[in-house]
Amino acid sequence: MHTEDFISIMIHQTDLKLTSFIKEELREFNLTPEQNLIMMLLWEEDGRTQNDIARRLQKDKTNIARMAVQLEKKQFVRRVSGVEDQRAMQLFVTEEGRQLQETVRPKAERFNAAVTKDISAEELKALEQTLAKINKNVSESLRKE
Amino acid sequence: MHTEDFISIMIHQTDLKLTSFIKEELREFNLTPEQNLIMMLLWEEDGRTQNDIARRLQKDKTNIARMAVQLEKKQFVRRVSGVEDQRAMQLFVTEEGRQLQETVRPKAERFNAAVTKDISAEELKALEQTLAKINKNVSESLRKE
DNA sequence: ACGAAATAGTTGCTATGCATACTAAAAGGA
DNA sequence: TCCTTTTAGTATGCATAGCAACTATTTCGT
Repeated sequence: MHTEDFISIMIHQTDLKLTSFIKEELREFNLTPEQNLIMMLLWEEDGRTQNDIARRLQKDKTNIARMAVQLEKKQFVRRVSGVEDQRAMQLFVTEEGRQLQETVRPKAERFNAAVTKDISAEELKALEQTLAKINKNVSESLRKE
Repeated sequence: MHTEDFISIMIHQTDLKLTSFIKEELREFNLTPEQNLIMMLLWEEDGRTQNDIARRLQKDKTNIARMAVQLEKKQFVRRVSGVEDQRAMQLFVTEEGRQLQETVRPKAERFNAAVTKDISAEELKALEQTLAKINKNVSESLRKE
C-alpha cells in the first residue's frame, strides 16, 4: 500500500484543493473561507452567538472568536453582549454584511454546482453516506481510547 | 440549501476529524501528521528532494521546507544538498527515523482499517472515484479563470 | 558562450486548528 | 442564600497551508 492510497490522504488533498479554490473565489470580497462560513450561517439566522456557531461548524470556540473579531474589523458584523446571558456574544450582520450576501451566496451555489458537475444525485448521496460512515468510525475510535 | 449541505463543507469537516485523530495517534512518536506524511514517502524511497515531496503531496514547497527542518531537528532525517543539482535538498532517513517506521507504519495501516470499517471495497472505490471527479472539476474551474 | 527564464529553496506574512490556561457569568444543589 | 460546577469567551503557543518576494543555481535560446 502506497502512502497516497490511504483514504484519509485522498480526502485531505481534495479538501485542500477545494479550500484553496474557495479562498481564491472569496478574495475579491475580502472574506476568508472560514469567515464566509460564519457569514453564511448568519445570513440564515442573524444574532447567533459565537458558541452556537462553533457548535454548528464543529469548530473550536477560540477560532470562532478570532474570526468574529476579524469580521467586526471588516464591519460585516457587530458583536453584542447577550441580553439574557451576559457571557454570550451575539453576532449581527451589518448593512455591509447584508450586501455581501447578494453576491457571495449565489457564487457559493454556482461553485457547488461546478464542483459536482458530472456527479449524479445518487453518487453525491453515496459520497455523503460514506463520509458519514468515516466520521462515525473515527468518533468510535476516539471513544475507545 | 443550508450552509452545512455544501459538499465541500462535508469534506472539510471529515478531513478535520481525520487529521485531529491522526494527530493524537502520532503524538507518542513526536510526529505531526504532515511530518509523518514526509516520513512515509521517505520510507518508501529514501533521498527524495523537498521539491519531489512537495509535488507528490501536492503541497507548497514552503511548508515542506519547514517540516523538513523540523524533522532534521528531531533527528529523523538528514538534509543534504544534491550532488547533481546544488539547489536541491535531498532528505535521508536516519537510524532513528528508520526505527520509527517499525511502529508507525503498522499503526497507520491499522488506523486506515478502522476508518474504513463497514465500508465495502466497492463503496471505497466509489468514494475515490467521486473524490477524483471533484478534484478534476476544481482543476477545470481554476483553469477557466 | 552569454543573458534570460525557469527552478529549488528560504524567509516573512496571514489565516486556520487545536490545546491549555484563564476570567466572568450563570446554574444548580445543599 | 452560598458555594461549587458549568458555560461563554479570551489569550497564548505551536503546527499547518499557502502567497509573495527573495537568493542561488541550472537550463535554454540564440
